[in-house]
Amino acid sequence: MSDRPIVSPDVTIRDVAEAAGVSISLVSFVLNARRGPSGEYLCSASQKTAERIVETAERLGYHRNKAATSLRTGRSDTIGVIVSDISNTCFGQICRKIEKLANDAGYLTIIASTDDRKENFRQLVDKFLYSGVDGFIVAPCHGVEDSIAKILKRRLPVVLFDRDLPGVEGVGRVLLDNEKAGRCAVRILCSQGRKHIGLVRYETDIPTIIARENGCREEAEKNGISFTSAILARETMRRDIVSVLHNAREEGIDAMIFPSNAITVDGLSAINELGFSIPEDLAVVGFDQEDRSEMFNPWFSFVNQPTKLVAEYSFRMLLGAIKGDGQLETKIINPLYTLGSKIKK
Amino acid sequence: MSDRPIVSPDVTIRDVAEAAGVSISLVSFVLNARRGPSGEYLCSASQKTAERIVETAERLGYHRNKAATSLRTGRSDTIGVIVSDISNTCFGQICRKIEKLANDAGYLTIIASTDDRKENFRQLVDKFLYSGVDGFIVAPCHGVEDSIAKILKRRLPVVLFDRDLPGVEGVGRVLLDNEKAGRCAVRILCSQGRKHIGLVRYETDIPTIIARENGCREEAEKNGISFTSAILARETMRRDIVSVLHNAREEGIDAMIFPSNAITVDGLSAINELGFSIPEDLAVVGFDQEDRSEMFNPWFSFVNQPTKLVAEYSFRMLLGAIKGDGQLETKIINPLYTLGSKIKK
DNA sequence: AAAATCCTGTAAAACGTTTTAGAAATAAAA
DNA sequence: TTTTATTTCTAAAACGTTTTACAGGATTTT
Repeated sequence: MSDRPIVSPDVTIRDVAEAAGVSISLVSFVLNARRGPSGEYLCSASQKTAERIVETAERLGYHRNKAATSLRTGRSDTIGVIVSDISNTCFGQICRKIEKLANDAGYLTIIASTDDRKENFRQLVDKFLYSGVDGFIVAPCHGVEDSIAKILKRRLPVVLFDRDLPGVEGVGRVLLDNEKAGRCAVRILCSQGRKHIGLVRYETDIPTIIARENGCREEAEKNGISFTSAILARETMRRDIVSVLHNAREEGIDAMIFPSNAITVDGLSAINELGFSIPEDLAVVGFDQEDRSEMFNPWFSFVNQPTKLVAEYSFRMLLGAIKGDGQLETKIINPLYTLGSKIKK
Repeated sequence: MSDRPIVSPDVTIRDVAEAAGVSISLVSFVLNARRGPSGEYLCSASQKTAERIVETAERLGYHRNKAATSLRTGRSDTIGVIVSDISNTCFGQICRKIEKLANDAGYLTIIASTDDRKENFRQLVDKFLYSGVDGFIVAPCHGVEDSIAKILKRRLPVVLFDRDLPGVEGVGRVLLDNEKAGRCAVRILCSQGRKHIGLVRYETDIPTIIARENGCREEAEKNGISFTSAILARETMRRDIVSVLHNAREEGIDAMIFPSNAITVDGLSAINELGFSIPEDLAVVGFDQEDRSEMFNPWFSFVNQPTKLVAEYSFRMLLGAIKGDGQLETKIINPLYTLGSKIKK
C-alpha cells in the first residue's frame, strides 16, 4: 500500500538556484544572511538579486533540509530537556514553557523522563548527545556527575534546574532557594496560628530536601515554635506516613510540612485515608505540587517553584551559552506560595 | 572562554574502518546488519571480520552520526507528538508513555503543544515536517485537515488520538468511545441514587463533546432520569458557569456532568467558589482529569481516557506504519472511570 | 593610465553516512 | 585445467547543505 515515504524535501537549494539563475552558494549566502537595519541582506549579493532569490525560494516553497544543515554545521537547532517525569505537572509546566520559548527562538525541543533513575539519565544523555542536540536543560538525578562531564567534554552547554549537583563546574544553574522555601512554609503556618509543626521526609541526602528542612527549623526557632521531623525509609514511606500522621496528631502537632512532591502526594493521600479534617485537625503545607486548590480542596497551602520563571531563566541562559553571548551562571530564585483558604466555608 | 563546540563526533566510521583494516562500506554493512538466529551478522562480511569490526567500533566508542544517516536515508528515527497542552496531566501521561515506548524502540520523541490553536498546529506540523520526523501522533485541533493532508502528501504516517477529524482518510485513530463515556458518567450518578442530572458545556461542534452529551442523554432516558444541558459561550464560560450551577441547584438538580477537561476545571472551580458541599449538595462527574482524588477531594468521580492504553495503541500503530508492517486502523477504546467515595467520612 | 580596492558572484570541498555496481579471492562445477 | 558460481569485500556516488578561496568586473585611488 504505502510506497517508500517521500523523504527528500521536494525542493532543494539547487532548484532555487536554477530558478533564480544563480549559484547555490549565493542562495545559501542570501538565505543565511543577517538583515540590516532597513531590511537589507548583509551578504555579498546585491539587494536586487538577494530579493529575487528570497522571492524564488518562497515561491518554490523551499525549506532548508535540517539533516544536511546539521551535518555540515554541527548545529541541530535542537535542545534536549531531561526531567524525572514529564507527567508531573510541575515539570510539565516548565517543559511547556521551555518548548514555547525554544520554538519562538527557532529551536526544537526533545523531552525525556528518567523516572529519577541514574541509568535512564545516562542513557538519555548519550542518546541526545549522539543525536546532536545543541544544549541541555536538565533536572539531574543524584549521582549523574559523570554524564554531565560527558556533555561538557563535547563543549555543549548545560543548565541544571530543580536539583543541584554540588561541585560540578562549568554549568548553569536555576535553583529554588530551598532554605527560603522552608522558611516560607513555616511562616505560612505561623500566620495561621499554628504552634507545633511537624515535617515528614524520607531518608536522603538530596540537598533540596535537606535545605528545605533546615529552612523550616531555622524559621520555627526564630518564631519560638516547636518543630519536629520524622524520617522514614523511602521504600515504605507511603505506608509508614499514615501512622506518623496519626501519632503526630495524638502528640498535639497542629501543622504538617511535606517537603517534596513525592512526600506531598503520599502525605495528602494519607490524610484522606485517615479522614482528617483540614484545616481543623491539621494545617498542611505541601511542596512542588501544581496549584489545584481552586479546583480541589482549597485548604492546603503549597510552596512551589515559579515554573515560568524557571523555564525562562533556564532557556535564556542556555540560549546565551549556545549563541556565545551570555554566561552560564547560578540563578537562585524565590519560592512561590499559594495560601489555602484560612476559613472553611 | 568556550571555543566552538566539538560538534563532529570524535570518532567516525572512517576511523573504525582504518582501525579494523577494512573499507568504510564494510563497516557500514556490518553495523547495519540484521542478526541471524544464532547471532550471526547477516551481511556479506565473514563472521570473523564482522566481529572484529563490531569490536573495534565499540573499543573506539563509535556512534553513528545521526545527521549524516538522516541525510542519506531520509529516516530520522524521530517521531513528532503534538498535543494541545503537555502540562495537562492527561496529555502528560500519554506523552510520557509514548516517549518511553519510542525510546525503547530506538526512536526519539519531539513533543509540542498547540494551545488548541490551528495556527500553532500548522506551524508545528511544518516544523516537524522540515525537521524530518518519521511519523506523527497528534491530538488535532478543530479544522486542521489541511495540515494532516500535508503530512500524508509526504507519505508519512499519522495517528490521531483524543480527537477525531471526521472524513480524513489514510490515518490511524485511537479514540475514546465517547458515547460510552457519557453513558458511563450517567451510570455512576444513577448508582449514587441521583435523579436529576445536569450537564454544562460550551457551544461547539467538537464531536468528542457532542458524543459524550448524546451518551449521557441516552443513558438518562434509558434509566428514566431527568437530563438537562446548559450551553454557554466559550469565552465567558468560566464566569457563566457559576450562575448556571447556582440556578441548577435551585431547580433541584442533584448531579452535574462536566464533559471535557476545560469544563471540568471551570466547573470544579465554580463549585469551590459557590461553597457547595460535595456530594451532599451535588454529585459530580468530571472528564479528562487526572485522578487526584486520593490526594485531594475524594468526592468527585471522573471519566478518563486510559492513558497508557492510548499511548500504547498509538505508538504501536505508528511504528507498524513506519516499518511497513502493520495497518493504520481505527481503534475505539473504553473509558476508564474512578468513583468518588460515596460516603463522606 | 596604472594600481589598488570594492562589489558581486562562483567552483569546489567538506560534513559522515548508505548503497549501487562491481572487483578480487575463493570454492565449486565442468 | 578451465569455467562458473559464490563469498567477501571495495570504490565511488549520492544525500543537501555551508563555507573557503578565489575570479571577474566595476569603481576608486594614486
